[in-house]
Amino acid sequence: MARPPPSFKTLIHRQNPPRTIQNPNPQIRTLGGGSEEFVQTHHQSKLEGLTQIAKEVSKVIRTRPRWERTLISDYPSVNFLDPQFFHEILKQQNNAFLSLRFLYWLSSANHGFVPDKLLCSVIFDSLVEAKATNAAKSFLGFVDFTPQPDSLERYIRCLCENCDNRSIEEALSVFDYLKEFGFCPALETWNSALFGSVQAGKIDVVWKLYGEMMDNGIVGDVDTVEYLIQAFCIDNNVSKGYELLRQVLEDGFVPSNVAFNKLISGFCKDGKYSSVSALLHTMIAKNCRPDIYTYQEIIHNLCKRGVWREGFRIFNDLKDRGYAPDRVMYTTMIHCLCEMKRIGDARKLWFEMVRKGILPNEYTYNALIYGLCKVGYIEDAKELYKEMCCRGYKETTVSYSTMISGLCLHGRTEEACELFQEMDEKGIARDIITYNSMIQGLCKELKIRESMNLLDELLEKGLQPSASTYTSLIEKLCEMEDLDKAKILWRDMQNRGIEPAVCTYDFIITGLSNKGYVAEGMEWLNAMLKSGLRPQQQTFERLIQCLSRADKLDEVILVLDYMFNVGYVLRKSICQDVVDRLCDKNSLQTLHIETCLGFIMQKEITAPEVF
DNA sequence: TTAGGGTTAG
Repeated sequence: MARPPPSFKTLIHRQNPPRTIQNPNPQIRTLGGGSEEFVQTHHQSKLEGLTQIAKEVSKVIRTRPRWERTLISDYPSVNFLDPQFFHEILKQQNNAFLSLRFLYWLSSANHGFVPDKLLCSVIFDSLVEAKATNAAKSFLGFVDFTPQPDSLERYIRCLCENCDNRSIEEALSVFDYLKEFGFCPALETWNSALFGSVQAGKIDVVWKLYGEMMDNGIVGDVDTVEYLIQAFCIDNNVSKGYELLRQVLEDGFVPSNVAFNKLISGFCKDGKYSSVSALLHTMIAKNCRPDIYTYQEIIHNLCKRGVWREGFRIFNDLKDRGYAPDRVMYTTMIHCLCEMKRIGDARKLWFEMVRKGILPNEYTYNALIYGLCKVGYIEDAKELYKEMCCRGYKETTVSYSTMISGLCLHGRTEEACELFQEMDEKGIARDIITYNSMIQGLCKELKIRESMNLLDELLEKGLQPSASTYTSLIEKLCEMEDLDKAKILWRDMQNRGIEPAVCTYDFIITGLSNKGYVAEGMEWLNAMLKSGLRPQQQTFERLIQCLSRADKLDEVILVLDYMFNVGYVLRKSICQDVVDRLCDKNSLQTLHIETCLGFIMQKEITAPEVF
């Protein structure tokens, strides 16, 4: 994997060096030449005639839907295969798509037109200018033509603006093609490739590209720095990004708010609020006023970490200071209040937003629907869902999953099942969250077979299960003492490389204990502790109870020891149970019992009060 | 209206 560059000391120069690497590929260098010569060999009068007909034909192509069927019979005297005529059409049309359609028609088997390189070049450039990258790509596949490096650079930049993975892949492959032929793209193109890679989350590619930039003697600018800072943040290396920021600030360059906001967001995620504060001060000192995006990052992250009061305080404070929260900001705050079950406050914000003329969108609707479901106002949630649909917002995987999980949470599993079916009928994709919510709901009602069917179904569909997919299934199987099936699921999870939720161990240990398989329970407990996981107190207690009932006193002492080491204290009821059990034994074991009791008493005194 | 931000389980 490519590593981030070790130093940025010489990253920015005011003036970029000239592009010294020349294209050694004669094929690329000669493309597109000869147009002047071409034009000069024809008479002016012929040109005027062609122009007139091209005007008419262009109009036909523009306005008549099925012009392909009649064009030749309508203009029997026109030689459509004359390249010069096509050039005239291009001039008249000034529409890349129509020209391309005309070219495809002319080139089809019946007509057999072969466009010259100049024509290809004009069409390709106009497609790129119209940002029609898909058409440009299909055009390249259709003709035997390689655009000039400058055209390819524009194509790369256009592809990188698209921000989707396929475009970025294509851009990078064209980029590699240029480099292969020794052509060194301009800084603007390097930057757009960096931008595209950042957008696509391809951080390896960012470092690779940056390494190549340095190798080629290309010196970045403030945009380059911005993309590198973003790359560091995505790589969870926020402090390295901050270091880079400080370096360029020292050199007198100030990146845009985007870079600052990414760093702030990264520090918020890490809970490093002193760095957030320092960054806010730096922004103000550098005349970059923290904007709505800056505060939205802060509020969003505070709420995610459960510090909703502080988030709400900042939100209200911003309004007092004259910031106008927008729809996203309102949605973030409403969602956060919903998460905290502050449904009254969330509703107030909703109406405040509407009063200000900001219309809720699908995100806002889903956030409040989620909140209403969470507190059990299912009817209100349904009502709002209807309103959302009436307003023209489409039902989505998220909207359905929100309702399904809300219904399941409040025991209305049948209604959830109906919605689950409806999704299929309406062609709305179910994702792993939809399945997990439904599986949880069904498990709660002990409908294990239905849940297992859903697990099979999601696997068949090629969805990647998560730990939650298995958690409730294993929990219920253990509760129902079907330990064999629970263990099969456990192994299945492990084979798929899914890290089980910690509580899954607890369920299995408790299940084994309840079934009297205490030795195996001990094995699982040991495995759990060895992995540094913390069992729940009830897990220890249940195992201790079952061990003591099975007269396994040594193991009781061992588990008690583990439990105290983890930091739990022995509750009275369990203590009583164990002591009763010990005192029940015959006199031969008196000495041993005394030792045990002594051990318990001693630990009881020294164990920490609260954990 | 430069970019950059928001919704579903556990």
